[in-house]
This record gives sequence, C-alpha cells and structure tokens, in this order.
Amino acid sequence: MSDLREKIIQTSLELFDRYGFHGVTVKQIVQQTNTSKGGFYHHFQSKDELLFVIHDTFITYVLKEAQAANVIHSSPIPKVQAIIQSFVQVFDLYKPHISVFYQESLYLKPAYEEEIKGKRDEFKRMVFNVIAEGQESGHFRRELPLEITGMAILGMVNWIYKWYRRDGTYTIDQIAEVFTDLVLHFLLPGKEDSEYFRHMLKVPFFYESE
Amino acid sequence: MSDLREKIIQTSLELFDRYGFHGVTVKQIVQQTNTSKGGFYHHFQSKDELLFVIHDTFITYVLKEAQAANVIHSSPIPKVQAIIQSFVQVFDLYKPHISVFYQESLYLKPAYEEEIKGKRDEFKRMVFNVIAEGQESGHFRRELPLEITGMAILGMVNWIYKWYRRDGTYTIDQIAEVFTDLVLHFLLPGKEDSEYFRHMLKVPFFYESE
DNA sequence: AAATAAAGACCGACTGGTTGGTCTGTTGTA
DNA sequence: TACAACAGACCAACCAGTCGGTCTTTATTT
Repeated sequence: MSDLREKIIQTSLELFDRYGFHGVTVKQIVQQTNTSKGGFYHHFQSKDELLFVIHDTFITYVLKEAQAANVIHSSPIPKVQAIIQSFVQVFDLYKPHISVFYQESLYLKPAYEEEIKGKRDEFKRMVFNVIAEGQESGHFRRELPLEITGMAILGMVNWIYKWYRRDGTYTIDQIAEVFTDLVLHFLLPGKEDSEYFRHMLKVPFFYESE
Repeated sequence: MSDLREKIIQTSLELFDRYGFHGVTVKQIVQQTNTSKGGFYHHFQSKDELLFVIHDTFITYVLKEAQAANVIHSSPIPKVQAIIQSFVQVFDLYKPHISVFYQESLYLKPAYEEEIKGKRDEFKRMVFNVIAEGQESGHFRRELPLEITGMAILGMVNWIYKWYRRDGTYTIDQIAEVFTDLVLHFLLPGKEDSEYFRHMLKVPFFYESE
C-alpha cells in the first residue's frame, strides 16, 4: 500500500487532535504532509472519508481486542479484568484516534455513521453481556441495574481520552489496574453492607428488599 | 432583559445538539428563531460568544451546586453523596448545554477558553478535595491514587451526556442513586478483600504492603 | 401633555475571504 | 505505451460578519 496515505492519516491525526476536524483545512493537511491537493484526493474521496477511516481503524481494533478477551477466559471475573485491561490500554495506543472518535463523530456522513455505530454497539453489547453473565452466575451483585452499571464502566474508561498523557504521573497500566480494582469493588458482592447503609438516607431503589 | 436573546440561545442549543456547532450556520439559527442577522448580532458579538455563553451558564451552575453541597455537609460521605447527586441531576437540567460543552470546547477562542477552564478546574479541585479529606480521615480507602480515582468518578458522571434520555428506562434520580452506590462501594473500605484478591493475578501496585 | 430628541431593538441585502473539491497536466515506471 | 501517483492552479459555494436603514420605546424639552 501507499506510503503517502499513512503519512496523511498520521498528520491529520495530530492536527485534528489539536485543532479539531473543523479547525483543520485540507490545505493545512497537505502542506504539513509535504504533498498536494492532488496527492490527497488521489487517496481519499473526500475529507469526510478520511474522518471515517480514522474512526474505523480505532473501533475495529477495540472490537477485536474485546472479542479476544471474551474467548480466552470463561469466568466473568477474569473476563471483566481482561476487557477493562485491554480497553484502557487502547487509550495509550490510539489516543489521537479516540479524541477524533468522540469529538467529531457527529460530523460523519450518514452512510459512514451507520457502519461505525454498528461496531460501537457490538462492543457495548459485549461489555453488558459479561456483566449480565456475572450477575446470573452470582459472581456480581444482582441488584445493580445492568444498563446504568454498564454505562458507568464505559464512561469512566472512555473519559480517559480527556486527561491521559503519556508523560503523566501514572502509566496506562497503572490506570488499568486501579480501574479494574474500582470496578470489581462495586461489582462484587461485599459482605453485609451495614457500614455503607449506615450513611444512606434511605435504601436505594434498586435493592431487592427480600 | 431581552426575550429574543434567550430564544436565540434555546434554538441554538437544539441545533448544536443535533448538528454540532460547525454543522449549524448563523443563517439557520436566525431563520429557526424567526429573526435576522441584525437581531443576532445585536445580542452577540460573534458566533463564538454564543458558544461561550452556553459553556458559561452551565459550568457556573455546576460550580455553585458543588459549593453548596460542600458547605452543607461536614463528613466526607454525605459530601460525596451530595456532590454526585447534584452533579448527576445537572444532566437532566442542562443536557444540550453539556453536549455543547464537551463536544465543542475545542473551538472556544483563547480568551473565552481560559475563563471556562478556570471554573472547570475549580470544580475538579473540589471533587478531588472531598476524596482526599475522606482518605485522610480514614473514611475512604487510603491506597487509592487520588488522581485516577477522581477522574474515574468525573468520567462516569460526565459520560452521562452521551446516553441519557429523559424518556429512558431510568429517571435521573435513579441513575444518581446507582452512581452514588457504585462510588461509595469502591471508596469505602469494607469487606476484607480476600474474595477480591483471590481473583487477581497479582497485588495491584497501589496497595501499601505494610 | 404634546413635541421632539435619543437610544435601543431589529432588519436583510451585501461582501470579502475561505474552503472542499476539480481538472488539466507532469513524472516515473513496468 | 499505458497507467498509477502526484502536482498545483482554479472555481463555485458558502458563511461569518457588516452596514445603512426602519421601527419602537424611553427620556427630555417646551
């Protein structure tokens, strides 16, 4: 495959990450890449297609990782660990992709958007399934509403793109460890929750009273 | 104060929420609002100022709420409860504002950006402080790295704007209850952690071995 | 109270600069 | 010779913002 194509993607990624998709012109991209409009449009049908390609390479990768983690393990607990682990680590590998993914997905043309949405939903479904399995098998707290708990997990991980820096205090692996710890702490049933309930004004709605 | 100004903001909010800041032209805004370019630019210096106003009304509100919650309670646990509660509820009140806030903040002009950043950082600092207090007083697990834990909480809550719908399965109050439960479950030391550690491959780096 | 002045609110045709994309080439190479 | 890879001048569309002007409300003077 062409060398220029990859170079254009890399350059665009850096520019989009800093200035946003709409803050970068095709002219800027080709100048920064040392090529021309002709070069650009030889490899991409449009600026929108470039946006799609960036989205797609990222979500495809994440999906594959999750599927792998899902197959390797059988018990819900290691599954959750593996999925969170690999999911968090993606933010080190694909940070610029991810920024674009979450900031600019609104601007994907309908045809592109549909394809991305399909893969994104499949990933979400996988995460939810693992939690549901754990609840059914009794490993995880049954009283937790699946939807809310699942989105809480996706949220805390996804948000990483807003604050993670390679030269920050903690490595991506350390972050993954802490996140796994946090998630397991609220998923696993813990003894009597007396200490917890003592500080609550009322019993939360989702606790089965029986 | 003028009625038109508010009407413009409301219309813009709906349009930005659906099509993004760059997907909406001033012309569209004034047509949808039944006014004119003149009407628009009489109330706003620029399209960018409108973007700033939306950012500012939201973050100012959140900050005030957090400060109130901070003052009312003295013990860390009710503080955390109150802050999460009010923070989550904001997503019902200000959903479109928040979408714009997180999707388009990249496009704020430097002067505007600085002002927003100041308030946003102050809010973040407050959340972190509450956790730190709880750790010092022994209410919360000391081994958790403040930075990562804090960002996990901010992440799970902030992400709500991506999935919350008023006509969804759960009300915003129910979501707030579950989130409070999740957070307290990973903050509070409770359960001896044997059940948890049994499933870990190794002791996480942040556990003080003492 | 009437007349007049001044200020504020709003209108909409117009513009200057920008931008994604095109098109006609040119170069290298198999 | 044929074709892919790239160059770069060019264009039509679009868009934020302007500006001279109108209408309405408020303030000031007579």
